[in-house]
Amino acid sequence: MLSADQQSRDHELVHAVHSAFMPLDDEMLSVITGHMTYVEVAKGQEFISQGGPNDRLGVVVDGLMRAVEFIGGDDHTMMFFDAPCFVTEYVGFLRREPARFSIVALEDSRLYTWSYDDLLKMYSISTKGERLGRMIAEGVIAQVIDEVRSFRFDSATERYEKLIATYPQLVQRVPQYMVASYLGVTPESLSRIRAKLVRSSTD
Amino acid sequence: MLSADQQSRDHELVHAVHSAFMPLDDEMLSVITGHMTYVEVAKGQEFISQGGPNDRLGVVVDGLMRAVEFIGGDDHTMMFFDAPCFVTEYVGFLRREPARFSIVALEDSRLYTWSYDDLLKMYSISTKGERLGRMIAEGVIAQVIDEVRSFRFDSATERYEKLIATYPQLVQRVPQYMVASYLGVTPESLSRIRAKLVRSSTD
DNA sequence: GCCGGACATTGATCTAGGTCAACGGACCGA
DNA sequence: TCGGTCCGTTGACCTAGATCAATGTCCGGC
Repeated sequence: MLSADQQSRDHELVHAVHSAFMPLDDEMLSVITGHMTYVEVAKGQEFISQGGPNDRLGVVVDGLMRAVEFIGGDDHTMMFFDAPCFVTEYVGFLRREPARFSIVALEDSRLYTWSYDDLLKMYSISTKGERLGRMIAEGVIAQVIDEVRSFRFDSATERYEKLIATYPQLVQRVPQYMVASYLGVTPESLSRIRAKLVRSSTD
Repeated sequence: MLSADQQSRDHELVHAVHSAFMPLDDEMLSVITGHMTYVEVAKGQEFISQGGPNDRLGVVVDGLMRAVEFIGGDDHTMMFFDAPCFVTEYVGFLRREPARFSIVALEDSRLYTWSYDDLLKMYSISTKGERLGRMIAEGVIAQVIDEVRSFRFDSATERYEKLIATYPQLVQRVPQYMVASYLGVTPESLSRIRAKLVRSSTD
C-alpha cells in the first residue's frame, strides 16, 4: 500500500527516467522502486565527494547539480546535471574506485538513488534489468562522444552558442565562471566571447 | 563438428574479446560464435563507409584500422583500431543511423562481426548476453571519457607523448599526417612537436 | 550607509598552434 | 634516367585564447 506521497514520487521517477532514456513497464518499475532511496541535496551540499566513496548512481528529478574536479589547485566544471537526468561519476562507479570528481547541488535538488549492489541485483533479476543498464551506458556514450567532437572541432564561441541553444536557461542559473570552466576557457575569454556576440547581433 | 581452422578462429576470438573486455564461458561463446561472421579487409578497403549502412559491429583479431570522417573537404582520423579490439561506429550503430565515419584498413585485417539484429538476439537469449552488451558499452565509455579529458586538459605535445606511451609501435606503422589528425593538430605542428622533443631529449 | 568579498569586464601582452609557402627526400611509373 | 606525386620539414606570419593586472559592480553583513 503506497502513500499518496510515495505514489507521486514514483510518478516523478517514471516521468524523469522515461523522458531521459526509456519507457518502463510495471514489472521493471517495481524492481527499480524496490531498491531506490530518495535523497534531497541542499544547495551547496555534495552528493558525491571527489576521492570519496562512489557507490551511488541517481536520477535528478528536480534541481541542478554540477560535477567539479579539483586538479592542481583549480577546479574544473566537468558537467551540469539539469533535471530530469541521470547523475553519476560513471567510470569510477563502474570500476568500484573513488569518485574522480565531486557532484554538488547548485540549487536544492531531489534525487532517487541506487547503490552499486542494488544495480547488480536489478541486472541479475531479469533481461530487462540488464537492458536498462545497457541503455544507461549507451546514453552516456552518445553524450560523451558529442563532447569529444565539440572539443575537437568547435571554437569556444561555437561551444558557447551550442550550450545556449541546448540549455537556454542554464546560463541564467549558473555563475559565468562555471560556464567558462565547463566550456574549457577562462572567465575572461568567455566574457570577451559574450561581448563579441552582443556586438555582432546588434549591428 | 568444428574444423581445425574454425577452432583456431574461435580461439583467436576468445582471446581477443577476453583480453579486451570480459571472460566468456562456454555457453556465451557458443551463442556468440553461432551468430558471428568472419571477414577479411584488405589494406585500403573499407569495413564501414561514411553515410552508408552501419549494421555491423566487429572484433579485430589481426591488423590495424582507422576511423576517418570527412568534414567539409578534409578528413579527420577519429580513432585507431589496433588488434585485438572492438571496431564500430557505435553511436550510429545503436541508433540505426548511417555511419558517421568510415572505417578503413591500414593493414590487412581480420575481423569477426555481428549484425545489429544478431546482437539483439544475443541480448534476448540470456542475462549474460545483455551483460556483454553492457560491458561493451561501459568499456567504450571509459575510453571516450579519457579522450575528452585529454582534449580538455592536455597540450598537443602531451597527447602525442601519451599516444607513444600507450601504443609505442603505432607511430611506426601509420603515416605521420594521420597521427597528427588523430591528435587534432596539423601535420606541420606535429612535425615541430617531434623536432622539439628530439631536441630536448638530446641535450 | 559603509565595507568587503565575489564576479564580471576590459586592456596589454604572451604563447600554442594554424596557415601559407618553399624546399627536400622517397618512391614511383614511363 | 627523368619527372611527378606524396610526405615530411622548416620558416614567416597570423589568430584564438591564456595570463596578468586594473577597474567596475553587485550584494550581504555590520
